[in-house]
Amino acid sequence: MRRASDEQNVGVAGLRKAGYHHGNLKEALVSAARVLILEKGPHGFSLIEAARLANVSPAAPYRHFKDKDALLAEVARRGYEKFSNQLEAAWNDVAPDRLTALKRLGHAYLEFALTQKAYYAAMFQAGVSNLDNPSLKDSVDCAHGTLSTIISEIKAKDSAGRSIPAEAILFHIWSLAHGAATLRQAGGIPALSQHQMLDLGVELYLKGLKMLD
Amino acid sequence: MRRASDEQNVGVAGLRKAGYHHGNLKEALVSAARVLILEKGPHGFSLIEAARLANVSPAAPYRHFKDKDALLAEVARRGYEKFSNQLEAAWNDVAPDRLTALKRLGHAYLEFALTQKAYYAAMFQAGVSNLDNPSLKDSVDCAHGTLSTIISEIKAKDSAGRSIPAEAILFHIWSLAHGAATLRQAGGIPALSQHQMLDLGVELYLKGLKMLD
DNA sequence: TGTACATCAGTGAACGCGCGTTCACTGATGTAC
DNA sequence: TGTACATCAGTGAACGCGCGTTCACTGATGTAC
Repeated sequence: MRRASDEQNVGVAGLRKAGYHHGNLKEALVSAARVLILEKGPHGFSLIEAARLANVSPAAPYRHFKDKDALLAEVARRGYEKFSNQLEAAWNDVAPDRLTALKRLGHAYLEFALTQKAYYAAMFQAGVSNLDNPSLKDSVDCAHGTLSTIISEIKAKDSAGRSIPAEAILFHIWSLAHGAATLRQAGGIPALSQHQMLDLGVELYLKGLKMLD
Repeated sequence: MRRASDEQNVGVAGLRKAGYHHGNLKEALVSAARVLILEKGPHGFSLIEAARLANVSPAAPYRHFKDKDALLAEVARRGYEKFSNQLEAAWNDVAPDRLTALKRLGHAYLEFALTQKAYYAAMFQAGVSNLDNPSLKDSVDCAHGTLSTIISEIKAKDSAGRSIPAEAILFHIWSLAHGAATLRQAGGIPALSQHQMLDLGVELYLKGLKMLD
C-alpha cells in the first residue's frame, strides 16, 4: 500500500526496535504521530495507534510524553520551528527588493503547507487548547518573532499615498497563500496550479501597493 | 452559563418535548448539533450528546438520520443552502458596478463565517468524506452553481492588458475573506477589525485589476 | 362520532469497541567502587 | 576489569469511559370503515 506519507518526507525515523529498549522512541513517536495526523487529521490520531506504529506497548509513550496532547504539542512545536526557519530563509534570501521578498515569502508559506501537511495540520487545525503547553508557546512566539522582524522592514503606501500597516500586508499575503494551499483539497480550478494561483493573487495585490525600499 | 451559541442564533428550535413523541425531533437534533459543533468542532460532537440536548434517548436520532455522519451532513447541507443564498443576494444587490459587487461578495462571505460558525465549520472543517452523501452533494453543487453564475459575469484584465481568469479573482477574494475570518481566533492585529482587514486587502487587490463592466 | 388497527416515533437496556491512562512489574543500561 | 546496585525505559494487563449502533418493546397518532 502506498501511503500519503511517502510524498511528505514523513520517514520512519527511529521506528526500528532492537531489543527490550527502543533506543529512539521519542523520535519514533513523533514520526508516527506525523504519519497518523497526515492520514486522519490532528483529532483522528490516537496515542495507542502511534505506539503500535512504533512497535511498542500502549504504556510506553508515557515515559516520554505526559499525555496525548503533549505529543501533539511536540509535533506542533517542531512544525513552528521548521516553519519559522523556512520563512526567515525565504525572506533573507538574496532578493533585489522587498517586493520580491514578499512574493518569495508567500511561496515559502505555500511550500511548507504542501510538503509538511502533518506539521501544518498540527499547527493550524489542532485547536487552540495546546497553547497551554509552555514549550509550544515558546515556538509560537519564536515564529511570531520572525514575522515581526519581517514586518518591521516593510514600508508601504497605497496609490493615494496612505501608508498601509505592515501587519496587514503580511496578513493578506498569508491569506492568499493559505487559500492557495487549500485549493487542491477542496477541488479547485484545473487551469492554474496552486503556486500559479498564489503568484497571480500576490502580483495583483502588490500592484495596489507602492513599496518603499 | 453563557454559551457561545447565544451569539450565533443557534436557537433551541424544537428542543421542547411534550409527551412520548417529540414532534419536532429532526429540527431539534440539527439545532443541537449546531450548538455542539460550535462548542467542540465538527469532530468533537457526538450523536448521543445531541440526543441528550434534545431530551431524547440515544436511539431516537436513528428514526431521522441513518447515522452520525448523516446528521453532520444535514447540517452542512443547510449551511451550503444558506451560504449560497446569502452570496447570491450580496452579488445581486443593487450595485453600481461589478467591482463593488465583488467587495460585497467578500463581506458577505466573511459575515457568514462569523455569524454562522457552526455551519461554516460543518461545511469546511468536517473533512471531505461527507461528499458521499448525495443530498449534500446537491447543495454543494448548488452553491457552486451560484458561484459559476457570478464568475461568468466577471471580465477583467490586469494593467498590462492580460485577461485574468474570473475563477482566480473569485478565489483570491475568497482567500482574503477566509483569512479575515480566521484572524480573530488566531490572535490577530488589534488595530484592524476583520471587516477592515478584508476591505483593505480587497481594495489593494482590485487596484491591480481593470474591471470591464 | 366510534372503533380497530397499522404505522410511526419514541424507550431503555445492551453490545462491542477503541481509547487514555495507571499500575506493578521487569529487563537493560550506566555508574561507583 | 568485575561486581553491586540505582535508574531508566520498556511490558502487559487492567480500569473506567463515552461512543455508535441495534434490538425488542411501547405509547401515540392517523386512517378506514
